[in-house]
Amino acid sequence: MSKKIQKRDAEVSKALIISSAIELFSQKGYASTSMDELSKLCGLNKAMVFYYFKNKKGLYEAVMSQVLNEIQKSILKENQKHSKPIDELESFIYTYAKFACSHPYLPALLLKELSDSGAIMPEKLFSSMRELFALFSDILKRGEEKGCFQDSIPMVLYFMVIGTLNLMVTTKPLRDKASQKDDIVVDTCANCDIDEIADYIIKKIEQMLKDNK
Amino acid sequence: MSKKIQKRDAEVSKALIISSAIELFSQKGYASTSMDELSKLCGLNKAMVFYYFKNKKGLYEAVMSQVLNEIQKSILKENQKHSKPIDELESFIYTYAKFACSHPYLPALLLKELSDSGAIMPEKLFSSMRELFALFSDILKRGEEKGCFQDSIPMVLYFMVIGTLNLMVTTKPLRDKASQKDDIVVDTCANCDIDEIADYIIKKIEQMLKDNK
DNA sequence: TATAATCAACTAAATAGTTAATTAGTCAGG
DNA sequence: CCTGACTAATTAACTATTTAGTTGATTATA
Repeated sequence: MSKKIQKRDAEVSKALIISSAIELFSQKGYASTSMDELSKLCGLNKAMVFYYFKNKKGLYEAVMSQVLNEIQKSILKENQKHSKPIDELESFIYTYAKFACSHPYLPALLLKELSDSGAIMPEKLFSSMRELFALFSDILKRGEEKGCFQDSIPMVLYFMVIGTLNLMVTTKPLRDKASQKDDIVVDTCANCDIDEIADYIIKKIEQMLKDNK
Repeated sequence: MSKKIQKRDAEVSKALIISSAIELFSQKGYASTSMDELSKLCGLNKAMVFYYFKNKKGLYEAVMSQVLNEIQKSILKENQKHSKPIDELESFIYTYAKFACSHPYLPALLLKELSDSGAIMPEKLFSSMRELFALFSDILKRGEEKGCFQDSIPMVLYFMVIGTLNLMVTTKPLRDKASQKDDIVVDTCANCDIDEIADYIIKKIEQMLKDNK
């Protein structure tokens, strides 16, 4: 019953702005997103954006912080259900894959951010990213101590996992388009679903971590 | 001696514009690169850019086509020195790694392009990218036929290789910064050089392609 | 009635692209 | 070896549009 069909509500307005901003920033990037277009999309006056988020950069920070928090929470929650490093690793990869697929703005935003070395990266976002990597890194380290993983360079493996997943998501339209061409014949996995891909990555990462004798 | 200290030369001017454009596009992205800034950087009048490249998009196409051609030529040239799939695969990864490291604009431009699903991707660039992947894919296929590779999904493996290498290059400054922090302790490979990384990736990719029994 | 939320209308700067004039190089004919 | 005409390269100054951000008034609500 509460909240008689939303009239004036700061929280609702803020959320509206953020969700529209997620859409635009992830599709067009930071620079190509105009505050006029954003205000039209969310149906509020442009001044509201500056009223709540001070300026464009402030809005971007709010967007990134929300998006990173979402994925971090998802992964941490799933992680707590497991205790063996190998299960944790699988859970990490699988959860990230699922999330990235159902929230495709995440890979788009992350890759954009990483491709210009955090030119506009706010400190908070930087911390979140390090925390996420720290968890991954820790899983591998504990696995090595227990003897179930060998020869890991966490940073490289991390990029193998999230780099690949992010690219598989963001390039979906391109891969579809490529599969329809017949001048160069390649299998671009246009019909693979995310579960297959995640399973394959999990299998291969585990194979990499086995003793290579 | 020739060319008495370069005065009026279309080719020189075009090259000047392109190399400045590579710098700006790769650092700031397409949208954030202004033609005024570009003209200042290359020391030519802004109208020259439009005289030679018609418009901003035309310049971008010229830039991307040159960059993609460079890497393609490098890889093809090295590829021809080998005949066994395993050597070809190593050569592909190693050459890409070396090139990406010495021409860091390539990873930046590529990741930006892939992160928005080719929103501004010209047809020619799309072809080049498919050709490069086709070579990689073909190496794996021939390897499988000969029995030296097993269980490959070329698209995923391709992104594992170039995704990881591109990210290792573009995130260098971020990884350096992270390694100086001590609130969250992680090894970000801040001191790894590209050869180590390439060797590790080669080793791991080969391990993945071994029979998993 | 006080305050928080909303808006229309504005500003100043930056932007991609244009135009018309001006150079500099080339090359044929004297 | 000039000269002048032709062309290609270059320029300054301009336009029209878009941009982030502001302001001061106006609502709604508690």
